[in-house]
Amino acid sequence: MVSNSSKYAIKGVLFLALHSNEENKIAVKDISEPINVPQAYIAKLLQELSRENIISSTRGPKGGFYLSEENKNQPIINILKIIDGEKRLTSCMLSLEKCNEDKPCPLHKILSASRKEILKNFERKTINDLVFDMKKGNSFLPL
Amino acid sequence: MVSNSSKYAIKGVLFLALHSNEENKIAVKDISEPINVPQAYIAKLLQELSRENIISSTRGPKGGFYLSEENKNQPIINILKIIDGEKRLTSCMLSLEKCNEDKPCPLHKILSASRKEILKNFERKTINDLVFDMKKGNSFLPL
DNA sequence: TCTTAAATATGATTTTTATCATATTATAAT
DNA sequence: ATTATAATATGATAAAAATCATATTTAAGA
Repeated sequence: MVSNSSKYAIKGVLFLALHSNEENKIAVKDISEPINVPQAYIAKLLQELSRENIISSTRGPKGGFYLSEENKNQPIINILKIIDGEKRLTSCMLSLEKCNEDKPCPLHKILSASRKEILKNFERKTINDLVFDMKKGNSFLPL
Repeated sequence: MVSNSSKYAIKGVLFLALHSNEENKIAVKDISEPINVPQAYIAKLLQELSRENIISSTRGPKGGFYLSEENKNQPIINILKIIDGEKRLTSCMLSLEKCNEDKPCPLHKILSASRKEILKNFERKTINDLVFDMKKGNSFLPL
């Protein structure tokens, strides 16, 4: 449902959301360790997100990755859409092409309500929402 | 969350649940096509399930795989546990080792209710439950 | 304008997952 | 007993995902 890469990407973005801004960019080498993701790997993911304007970056000295206010007000799902693609999130639990509301597979009914709920949350929760949670001490980003 | 292999396994088991019983076993070669899974692949999966007594089998002429009544009364989760292992189903959405109810990761709260719901359904819905659904025409197993 | 520090682009390697192939073993029917 | 047909065990290959490496480009600061 959510790939490793997406998980890493979310960790990276949340780290940036907490510690960066327009005036305080962060280089890859300073991100990978605290979020416990190999440097070259998170680099690739952040580059991809940057290319798609999910996050911001500038190169050269004093450069790095950061999140603009606009970036922070995006829903989490934007990250997943870029890294995993739309399909992965919404496809049938049995991967049946023909499965849909009208002709549901046997697992569809059991799972669709919960899956919709998850989707809805990814769609409406913004990066900022999660940051608030963490700042209030309601959630944590260890390792 | 659920691997391809598990999806295939579920399809195979549901097919057996619909079309087999003690007196009417089904050979791998007659399963793979209707469920649209490569023969050698579904063979391996069914062998694994059989070894763990999730499904039944006998070899030799007139042999094949089938589901005993006992087999049919198992919850779906038994299949997932064997093929994917317990961890895959329950591990944190960000794969943080340290994430738990007391110290939840930022996604934990958003998702845990839905994930618990999914788990619960896998735990209580039996193979027979799904078969009933299909027989009543409420769900379908195409491809 | 030169140097340095950063992202970017690209592609190679490794690991995991998915897929395929086959020799062996068991069992029913002749 | 012999034969044919099925699962079983085992391992090989292929594809995809994860990970690593590096040459190129951009921008800041001296």
